[in-house]
Amino acid sequence: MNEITSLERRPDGGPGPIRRTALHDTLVSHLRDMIIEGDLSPGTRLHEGQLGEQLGVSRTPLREAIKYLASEGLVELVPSRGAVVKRFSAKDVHDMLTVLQTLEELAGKLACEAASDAGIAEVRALHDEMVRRYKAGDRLQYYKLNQQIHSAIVQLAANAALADMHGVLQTRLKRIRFIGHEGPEKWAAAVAEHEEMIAALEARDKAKLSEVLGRHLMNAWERVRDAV
Amino acid sequence: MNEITSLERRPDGGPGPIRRTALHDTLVSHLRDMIIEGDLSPGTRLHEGQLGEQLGVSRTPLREAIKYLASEGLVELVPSRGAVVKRFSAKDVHDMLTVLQTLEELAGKLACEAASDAGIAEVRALHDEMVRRYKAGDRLQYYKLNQQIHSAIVQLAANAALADMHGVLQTRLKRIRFIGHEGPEKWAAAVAEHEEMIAALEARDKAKLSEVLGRHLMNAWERVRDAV
DNA sequence: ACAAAAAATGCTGCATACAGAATACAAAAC
DNA sequence: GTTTTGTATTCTGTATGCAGCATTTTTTGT
Repeated sequence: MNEITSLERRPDGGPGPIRRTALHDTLVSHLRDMIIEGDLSPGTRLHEGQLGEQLGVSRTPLREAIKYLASEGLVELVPSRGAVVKRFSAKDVHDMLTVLQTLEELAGKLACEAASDAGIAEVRALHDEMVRRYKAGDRLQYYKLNQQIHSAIVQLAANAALADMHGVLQTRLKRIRFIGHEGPEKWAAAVAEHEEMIAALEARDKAKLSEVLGRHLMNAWERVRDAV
Repeated sequence: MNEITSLERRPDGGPGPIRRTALHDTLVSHLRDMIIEGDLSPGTRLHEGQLGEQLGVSRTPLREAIKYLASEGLVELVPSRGAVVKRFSAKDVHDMLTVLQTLEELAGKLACEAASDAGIAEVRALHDEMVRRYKAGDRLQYYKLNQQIHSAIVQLAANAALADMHGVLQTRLKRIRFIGHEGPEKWAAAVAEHEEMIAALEARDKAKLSEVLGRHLMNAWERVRDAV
């Protein structure tokens, strides 16, 4: 099952305009997932002919999707030689985490100012669910909820540009963090940090939330530095 | 003269491989400039047929360039209805400046740590040249050098991800800042801030440089807030 | 047998062609 | 006069074809 169809996702059957997704759009998501999940590993060349045939799509929308991903920084365009999946060095990852840290600190500050109580409650709900997954040892769901929480806090900051930049970096790092399988004690520490985060958010304690978010990401680096 | 050729820019005539730029790449730069300089104003639809004919290019590379710019956030893709130049609200601009401020503060810190003396000297040279243009009343060159200085400081930070994010936001804002024609006294204040920046950089005073860069951008907002 | 040149293959880059959707316009009905 | 419906045109979305560059294989000369 590797065929692509633009009708794949049907939104809720309720009224309102039905989504008409274009093929190149669908391809962007699909290729992004393939890169993140390692189906396309760093350094892999994206053969237009072969890849297109594999996905059941012609070269035109495929090329458009690749250009989009190039601007996102997931692939690299080599003139006259096509596109390859970008490879990140340890320094690259460290650089990204440094920026991400700064952005999340900002997000924490803004979120404390701008978030609605309902919004904070939603983050709390995500957190509780994540803790449940943690206790159940469900690593995949834990990671996904983890990402969602960070994204949710950024959303609470109500700053579109911040959300954009954060999203780009988070996407680039997903491939890496997926690999970061820390041991049980580090994992427990990460969960504890999350608990602190939520508490600070609920107290709307800017300084504290900022500090915890920053510390959390520096620790993330400690956890993955060898894996890169 | 609106024709596009991929041979338009010939790098320094010295030996070495001659640049073979792809048409879609050239188009990205060209369209970006057109948007920044207002040839394509916000809300304008990018008609593929018309625009392609005007530039002497077929639709295929044009579409690829548009997808790239969409990922950069300069244009918006409306399914089945093409692309339009993105329109920024006052809040959007404020949001971008907020993030840009945070990024430049970070850049200042990192630059003080990582920059070489030669690198700092280059920024000083740019600054002196900018002051010269200021005194000559050459607004356009002043603006260009201004941007270059900010970019140069970010470069000194030696953080690729930071440079990426900063570049995206700076590009998005270029269109706005181009409009921001402040009065003589504000202009003088901006130049004075720049002088402070360079001094702090030469002293490698992290805290000071960060502070000035942050203040500088907040003032930039004061200068353009009415123009948006 | 080895190296250099030449041919051949495969892939990218661009243009064009075709199908389907959206919009604009016009005619008809209320 | 206003609204609605059918039709025509225009533009987007996708596929395909062709030319040029890169790379690999073969051939030729020493």
